[in-house]
Amino acid sequence: MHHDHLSATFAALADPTRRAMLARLSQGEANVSDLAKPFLKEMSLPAITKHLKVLEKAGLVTKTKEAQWRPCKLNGAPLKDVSDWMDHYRIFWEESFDRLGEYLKTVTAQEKSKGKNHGRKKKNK
Amino acid sequence: MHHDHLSATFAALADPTRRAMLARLSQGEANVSDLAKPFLKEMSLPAITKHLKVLEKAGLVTKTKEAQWRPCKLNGAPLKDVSDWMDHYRIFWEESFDRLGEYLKTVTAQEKSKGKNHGRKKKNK
DNA sequence: CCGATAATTAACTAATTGGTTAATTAACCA
DNA sequence: TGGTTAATTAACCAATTAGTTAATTATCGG
Repeated sequence: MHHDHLSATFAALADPTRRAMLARLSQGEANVSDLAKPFLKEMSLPAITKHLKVLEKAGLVTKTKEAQWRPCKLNGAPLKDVSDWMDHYRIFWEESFDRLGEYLKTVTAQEKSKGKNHGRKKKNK
Repeated sequence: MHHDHLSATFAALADPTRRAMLARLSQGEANVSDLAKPFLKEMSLPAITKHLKVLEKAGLVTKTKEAQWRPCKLNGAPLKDVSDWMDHYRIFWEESFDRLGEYLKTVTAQEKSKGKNHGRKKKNK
């Protein structure tokens, strides 16, 4: 399976059911059956248990024990890692395309000055 | 497979090889073999082609055509959607836990006033 | 045209994912 | 004790993923 935490987190988020469960948990604690309720027309309870397990393994949800219930709560910590990863790419959608072009020109210039010349960007047209 | 764009994006990001390819592309355009180079000890070129296809389908990479080369460039647009999704959860890692506790108390209060009482948070101990 | 380079496609495989139904565990309550 | 509720586990299945090797396509350059 995934070996790094970030991959596990992204994978956990790559499912609309799981994201909806997180959305529900962002409103406060909920039991497994509470989390399942909106989906029981589309899928079974064990399916929800499995989704929940994915979220738990990614560290996004913490499940505790109260009698026969399992109150779940959202843990945002792994999302901090995602956010930090995203920060490196923010310039690729936030900045104006002009400034992005400038930025790219400077880094590719550095690249060339390090002597790397494969890829052969000659643009002979 | 995935039906929504956000899931496809998260899934594309849930692999360290693909994230490394994006990191490389954040430095500027690169051909397929440029992107492959760091990984050719661990995997074959067709494997890279496949990873690239996942990134393309998620809209994160745009591949063009220049002679026998395929210059690829990073497209950050889908990451904007990820960032917007993340914004709803920022409070769960950014704020102090005290204020998070406050926030949670208010939303669960709203929840209760809407008459929802399943989950039975009685805390009889 | 030929040979080399760049990349993709085809065909196959093993492991993982996302779901199912049926059975099981565990706690409460009357 | 027995019934009910909450949730998990087991066993299974189909589809997807992530990789492989071998063959193919396409373009350049002499």
